[in-house]
Amino acid sequence: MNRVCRAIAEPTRRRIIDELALRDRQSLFEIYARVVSEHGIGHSRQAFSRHLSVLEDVGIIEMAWQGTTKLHSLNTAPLARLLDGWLSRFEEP
Amino acid sequence: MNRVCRAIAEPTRRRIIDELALRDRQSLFEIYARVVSEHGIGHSRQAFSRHLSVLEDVGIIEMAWQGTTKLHSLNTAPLARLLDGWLSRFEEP
DNA sequence: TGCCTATGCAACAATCTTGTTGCATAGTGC
DNA sequence: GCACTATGCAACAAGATTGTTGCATAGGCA
Repeated sequence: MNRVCRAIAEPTRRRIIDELALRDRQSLFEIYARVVSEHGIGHSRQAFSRHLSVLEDVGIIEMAWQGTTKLHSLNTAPLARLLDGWLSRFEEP
Repeated sequence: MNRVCRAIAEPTRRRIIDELALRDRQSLFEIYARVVSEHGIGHSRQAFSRHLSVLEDVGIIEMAWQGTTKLHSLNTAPLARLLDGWLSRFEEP
C-alpha cells in the first residue's frame, strides 16, 4: 500500500496509467512518444523506463516481451485494492 | 493530489490518522503516547511533530491552540476527494 | 521568580527519489 | 558481418524525506 500510494503520487506516472487505460499493450517508445507529445513532458526515455519499472514493481503494469519490444499492460487490481482498503472508510455519502 | 498520496504513503502517518479517527482533538503528546504504546513505533516526539505538520500541510489535519497545547482534528475531505477523483475510475464492481 | 509542560525551530546525517548521460545487449534485416 | 531498433544498466548529481539532537519559547502554577 505504501508503494502503490507513492507510485501514483507522480503526475508522469499517472499520465502513463491514463495512456495505458486508453490503449493497452504499448511499448516504451509508444508510451514515451504519446505522453510527451500530448502533455509536453520534457523527460528522457530513461526517465520513462524507470517510471514503468516503478509501476511494474507495485503491480500496476504487467510486461510481456514480443521480440525486442516489451509490451506494457495495465493491471488495475492494485488500484482497486487501494480504493477498497484502508482508504475506503473515508468515502463520502 | 500528489501531496495527499505521499502523505498517506507513510505507515506512521496512517496510524496517526487512525488514532484521530478514534478520538478527535488530541494533543501531540497524546497522539505520540498512544501510537507508540499501541504500535510500538520507536520514534521521537519530533518525528511525530513533523508527521503532523505534513498532514496539516495537505489539510488532513486541522489544528487549534488551547493554551499551550495544540489540539489536532481530522478533516477527511482531502481523503474523500482522493477517493472521488482520479482514482475512482479504477473501482471494482 | 522559577519550574514544569507542550511545542517549535535549526542543523545535521542517512536514505530515497528523480533525473541525466554513456555504454551495453539483444533481436531484425540488409 | 553491420547497422538499426528497442531496451536495460551503472554512475552520478540534485533535491526531498525522515530521522536525530539540542536549544528556544510560551503559558500555567507553586
